[in-house]
Amino acid sequence: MRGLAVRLEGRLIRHAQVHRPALRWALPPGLDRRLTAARVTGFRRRAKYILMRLDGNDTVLLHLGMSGRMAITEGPPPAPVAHEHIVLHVEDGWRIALVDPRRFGSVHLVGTAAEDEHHLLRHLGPEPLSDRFDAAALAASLAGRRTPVKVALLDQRIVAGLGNIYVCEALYRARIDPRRAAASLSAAEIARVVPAVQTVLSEAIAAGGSSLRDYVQPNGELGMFQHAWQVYGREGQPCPDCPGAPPCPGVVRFTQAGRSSFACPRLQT
DNA sequence: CAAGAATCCTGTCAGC
DNA sequence: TGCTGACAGGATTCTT
Repeated sequence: MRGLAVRLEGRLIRHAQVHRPALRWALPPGLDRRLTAARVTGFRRRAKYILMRLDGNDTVLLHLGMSGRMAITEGPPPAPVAHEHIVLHVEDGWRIALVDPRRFGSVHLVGTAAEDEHHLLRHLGPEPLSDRFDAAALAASLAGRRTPVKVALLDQRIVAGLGNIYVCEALYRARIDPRRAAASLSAAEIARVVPAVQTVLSEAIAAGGSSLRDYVQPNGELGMFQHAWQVYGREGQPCPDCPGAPPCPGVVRFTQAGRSSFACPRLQT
């Protein structure tokens, strides 16, 4: 969102092209006409949704899904890019394309005054970096739930914006086994989860932010946060926090709700 | 109601 | 080199 805001806030979209009728869901009819000649008045984020406000009281609700990205270039890209579904030509010559090979992303239009009433946003839980996400709120949301705590933290109604990587990393930092039933966590354990989530997200945002500085590079560099993973994607490797002797038994991987989980079998109990 | 499975789609990588 | 299957940062909808 910040990368888009730098190039779009206050600018006029000279021309917009929509190359596909649908991503995950049908795109709004006439989206290209609505975006063409629109001025972007501001940005906001809610959970994993980017909200781009246009003059005329419409807000574009954008989700990048699993494979979506915004390709930002000064003028046309040096070589054709596959899976460019929406292209915005900004008045100052910059070009912003929604690229999403798997097409799990989505775009909706919603009245600016009713953003949070949209069906995709209405049931979202608290923002994890806000003070509405605290141990008391999380305890209330986990109470009575027999689902694994990993699955509960992925539920956007409990806390909004955590994905698979960050849940794995947060539960490692909180020293909690992802397979534990949500309701089985003690108050002390829940009190560890909250700062673990916030630390992981803050570090990831800071590391991802470093990629925003070179987003103009034609090769589309990734963020840096993948180098900070302590358990995710590290099956069989020693975790970083186990004491040296005896050595860490190694990060284990297992499936929960169809997603890969990673954990240290010694530290996470 | 809750929980798990299936689903949408393409790209990448490991193994043969 | 080419084929196959597993798997991938998500979230809804269907089934059990």
